[in-house]
Amino acid sequence: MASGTAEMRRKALIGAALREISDRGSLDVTVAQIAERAGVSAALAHHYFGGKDGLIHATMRHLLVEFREVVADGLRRAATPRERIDAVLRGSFGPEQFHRATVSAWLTFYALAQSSQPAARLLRIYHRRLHSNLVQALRQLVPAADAERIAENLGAFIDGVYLRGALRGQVVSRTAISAVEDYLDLELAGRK
Amino acid sequence: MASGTAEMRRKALIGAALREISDRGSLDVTVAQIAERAGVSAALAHHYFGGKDGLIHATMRHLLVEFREVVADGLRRAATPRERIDAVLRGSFGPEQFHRATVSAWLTFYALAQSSQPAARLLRIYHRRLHSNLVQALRQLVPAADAERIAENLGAFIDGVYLRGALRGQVVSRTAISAVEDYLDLELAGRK
DNA sequence: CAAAATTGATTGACTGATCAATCAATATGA
DNA sequence: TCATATTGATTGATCAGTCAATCAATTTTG
Repeated sequence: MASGTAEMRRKALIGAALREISDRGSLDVTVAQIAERAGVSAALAHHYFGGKDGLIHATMRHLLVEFREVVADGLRRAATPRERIDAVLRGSFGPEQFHRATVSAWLTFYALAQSSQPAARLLRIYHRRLHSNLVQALRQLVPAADAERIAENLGAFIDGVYLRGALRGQVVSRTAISAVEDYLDLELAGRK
Repeated sequence: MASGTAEMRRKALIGAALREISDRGSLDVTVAQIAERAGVSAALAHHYFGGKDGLIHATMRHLLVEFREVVADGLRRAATPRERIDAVLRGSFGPEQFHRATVSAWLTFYALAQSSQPAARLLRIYHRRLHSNLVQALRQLVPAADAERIAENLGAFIDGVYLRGALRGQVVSRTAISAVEDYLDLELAGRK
């Protein structure tokens, strides 16, 4: 077998890219810097990812995959609709999502999505998945139209909390998830 | 008098920077591109702003000033606490704020604030002002602790809606402001 | 008032630095 | 030995920033 070398290198480079982006707080990172962190030459990064764009894209993809897995994990454990929503929230606001490197990269990718079509596509996938997870659960609690609306609001709320956490350069506190849950309770209160 | 040439040039360059950032969707704009748009040489941009950073910073500042003026205008017209909150919301979600150029620049600045201390400082000013406007009004409607909490949530909500609008590359619809207002109504419902 | 001097605005040409990307050469392992 | 992994060196492009020179307007002076 072609050995796991290739996969190891890829992972190392993606991890290094993540840390480098986080440290510098922007996408103005050079392939050379990332490669040095990963302990390889810059040329190797090109070899494995075809170029800087490929490496950045793969890094973004990695973030998305991680997020999806955390949420999927939570959903598998959830029995009731409300538990499913909570699973999504816990996934969105889990400690992994608020590691400095992750949150910093995420925000940077938001900016990138404005100019990079592939980046925009990846973020659209994230949004759609988040939305559909929420809607699916909400539909069992409120009328369909409300489910759409509430899911949209929850998504915006989550993104906003993310943004503020990133700007303050600090991990978002536990009160953040409470805030979103309180909003949800507010929306659900008084119904059947 | 030295005529308003200097001020005119500054304004032209800031406007050009805004449009250029918006068109390219990122801060990867060259001084030469901006200057060409403004109809002057790149060297002149350096002359007036001391460098690229200065020009970008001035552009960001311009956005903030515009926003402050719109909100201040609305606040002047507001009589009741609720009207004051609505004024802030209308300012935050006014059509001017959602012109493609503005929203694009705003989002890009969010990313910039991670690596530029002056940029971060400007955004902190925006946040503080927004927060204090909201808290001031809310205090007259709910207990102080709740006022803080609700203002925080409203701020995150607003930022999140902004973010999503920017990512979709479209002007945020009127339903956006309704969504935030509905949340506010929800929080206020059932009180005195 | 007119010539001369001064100041500020503006530019084109240049430079030094930075990087992504390439490639030929070398090492490693099956 | 062949294929894959890996690198150092190099290239070509891109930019921000600098500078000396021009131009226009204003002020000073005789």
